[in-house]
Amino acid sequence: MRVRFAPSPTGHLHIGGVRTALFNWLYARHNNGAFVLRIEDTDKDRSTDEYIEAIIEGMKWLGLDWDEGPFRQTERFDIYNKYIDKLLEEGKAYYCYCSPEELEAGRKEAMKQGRALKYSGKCRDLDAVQVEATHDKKPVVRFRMPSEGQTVVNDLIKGEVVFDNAQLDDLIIMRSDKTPTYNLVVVVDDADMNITHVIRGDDHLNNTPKQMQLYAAIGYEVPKFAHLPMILGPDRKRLSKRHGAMSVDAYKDMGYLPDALINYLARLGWAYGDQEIFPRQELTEKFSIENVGTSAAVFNPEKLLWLNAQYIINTPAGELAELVMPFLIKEKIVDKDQLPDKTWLSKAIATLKERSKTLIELTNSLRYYIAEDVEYNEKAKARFLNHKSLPLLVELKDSLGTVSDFSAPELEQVFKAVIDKHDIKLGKLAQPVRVALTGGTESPGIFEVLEVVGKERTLKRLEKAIQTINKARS
RNA sequence: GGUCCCAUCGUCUAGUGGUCCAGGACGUCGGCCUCUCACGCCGAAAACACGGGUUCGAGUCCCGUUGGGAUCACCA
Repeated sequence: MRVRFAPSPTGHLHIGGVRTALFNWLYARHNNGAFVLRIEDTDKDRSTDEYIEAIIEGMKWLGLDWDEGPFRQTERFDIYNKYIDKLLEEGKAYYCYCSPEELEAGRKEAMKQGRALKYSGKCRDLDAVQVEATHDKKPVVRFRMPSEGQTVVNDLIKGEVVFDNAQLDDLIIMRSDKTPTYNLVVVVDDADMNITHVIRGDDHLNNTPKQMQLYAAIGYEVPKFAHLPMILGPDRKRLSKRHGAMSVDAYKDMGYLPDALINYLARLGWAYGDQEIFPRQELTEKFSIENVGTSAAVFNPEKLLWLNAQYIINTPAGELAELVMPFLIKEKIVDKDQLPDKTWLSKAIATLKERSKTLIELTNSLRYYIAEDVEYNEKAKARFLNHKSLPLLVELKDSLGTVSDFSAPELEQVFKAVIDKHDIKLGKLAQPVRVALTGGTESPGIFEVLEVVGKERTLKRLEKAIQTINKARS
């Protein structure tokens, strides 16, 4: 079997498009079929090379690899023209000389009268004399749709959907500038590329009977169709730019992992019992069209965030070190020419994994591990760096100065000695130290923090905290 | 407005006529763990849109109502 993803490069790759691409990809991988990438760029006014590049980059980042393409429809015009000529010759299509203004007026009138917004059929059967009278106009080509009977779509997801042919419009297959339109090229390409299963959003369901008539006119076998339910925004309207950052790039920049996004999108409209987390391998193994739901789904950012956190927890620290590097550089936490030691960075990340929901959060926490110095959060400083903690900090610093094995278990002993002596709880000591080391009141376990920061910088930061307190008192 | 699609907790969903006083997950609330924050664990509130059928029996099948969505371009 062969499937395809056919985006039009009129915008960035967005969440809805990714979901369509994903289901095609999963179907292909599950069935050992071919996944074709085709760029539908026949709208010259709105398509750009930048968007084509963005779509390709997005697909690569997501790991949705394709077997053929990317094909561009603008490079295949001669093929489409051949079919347009053939349809004209056989009388299955005709030239239409109506002006856009005229058509618009007809539509308004139809809307007013409560009829379907259909072409009047004015140019359907012009005779030679009438055509002669319009010689100075640039015509479009319309497809002659049957006006009687029914067209039945046997959809893999929606089931049997019946359309009265009288409802179908004589659609334009060639513009007045002689370029072909979507409804023709999609049919010609899917046929020419031997696509066996057309999996796409259900916003295309109404187009399907028209396209089936085109298949019949051209003489091709129709593929199987599967129309995926839409993804909606929180307002239950079709997902769009109005709903904020919805491009794949945006999620990449916000520190989401591709696998988390893939997992989330797969579960939107598809389920496998009670399972929530699907490693990619399992996804391709378990995916099936039969388990795709029929109703539209609201996009839920909170659940995606939770999934991303799960994926970060389950990703080895060494891999996260690679993934977080671009963020560290972008935030100027590290210098591109002076990268931190991989082993050390992995150790730092290991302490932070389970409290970072995104790579951005991880990046920000890493700041206090990597930087030479920390800045205090004002509230934290006021609460914990004061006369009460001063003697404790001084004593701890002195004790730590003599420790040779600066490891968490050893450090715990040092802390224990101090709190035992003063008969206080660990928190009384740990929080001031935490502020001194990280600048804030939230961090991994304090012994781990000390170990990662290392003896030299730990002592330096404790000294700075002590001086800060003394300065405030004088 | 015409046509088409859809309808289980706030959200994603399980459920394919009896095992459902409806299960899981996110979120919310409460608790445990605890050096903070998380993670983790335990618990709670929370749904079969409505009305008719069919059937011994309906969340599950049929019809209608209501509600939502999509589409009707010389866009794709």
